Amino acid sequence: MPEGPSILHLKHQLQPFKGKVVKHAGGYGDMPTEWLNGKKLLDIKTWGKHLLLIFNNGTVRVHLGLFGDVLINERKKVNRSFFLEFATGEINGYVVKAAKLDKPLNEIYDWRTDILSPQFKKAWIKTLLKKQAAKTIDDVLMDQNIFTGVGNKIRNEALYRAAIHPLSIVGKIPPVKITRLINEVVNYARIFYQQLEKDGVNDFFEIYQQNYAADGSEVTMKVLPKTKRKIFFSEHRQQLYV
DNA sequence: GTGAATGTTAACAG
DNA sequence: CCTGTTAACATTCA
Repeated sequence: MPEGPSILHLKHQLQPFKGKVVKHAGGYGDMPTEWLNGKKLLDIKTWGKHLLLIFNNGTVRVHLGLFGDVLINERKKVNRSFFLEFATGEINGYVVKAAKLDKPLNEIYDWRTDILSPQFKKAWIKTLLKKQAAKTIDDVLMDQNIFTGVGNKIRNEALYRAAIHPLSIVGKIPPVKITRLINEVVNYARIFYQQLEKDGVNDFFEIYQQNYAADGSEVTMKVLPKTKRKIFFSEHRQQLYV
């Protein structure tokens, strides 16, 4: 379920619980949950793929990983890894990882890198990219401290739309194309989010898991050696900078 | 039954 | 100690 837009969508769906008091918190996860009982959910924020549930005595960071799911007022047969039950309604996390954060959020998170935050700052990303000149762009796009919220779908779609080959070396890509890439990342993340809000699904791909790209060119699929993740690209359209 | 999938991190090897 | 690779995750879908 999770890439940045999915988490933002989840935050939107959880709005009815804002200001409500937790009757009972629990789950089989490592995090203790007693400190949540009787507490009011003050606010809900996101930082990329992190869902942040804010209370006056701490914040719960929920991460969905690859298999995680959060259901609202619904349950599955399997046990919940983390849940919050309210007087009316409940939030049920399956295979999610919850952790308690005690420090002020501004000391932990920098929203300038969050591709879906109003505080997202293109110029700051360009500054960060200078230190990544020797790496390949596909790796850097998945770095959550630089492109916070980008997942494999957004990575593939943004590279295709910006016409950059995924194995290009960051330092060799012309600045104009880097700018275009950052724009496409944000642009596709918004498409992703709007589709979720409208239909509840995200299936609008120009290249990801396609045989032919939107422009009709043939798609090449490659499994990355380190991460074992799949990248999809068009040799015809995407320029390789090495 | 099998394989693959939107992710991260602990554990391990070298 | 640093760096890279693997396994694991109370899953789910085709």
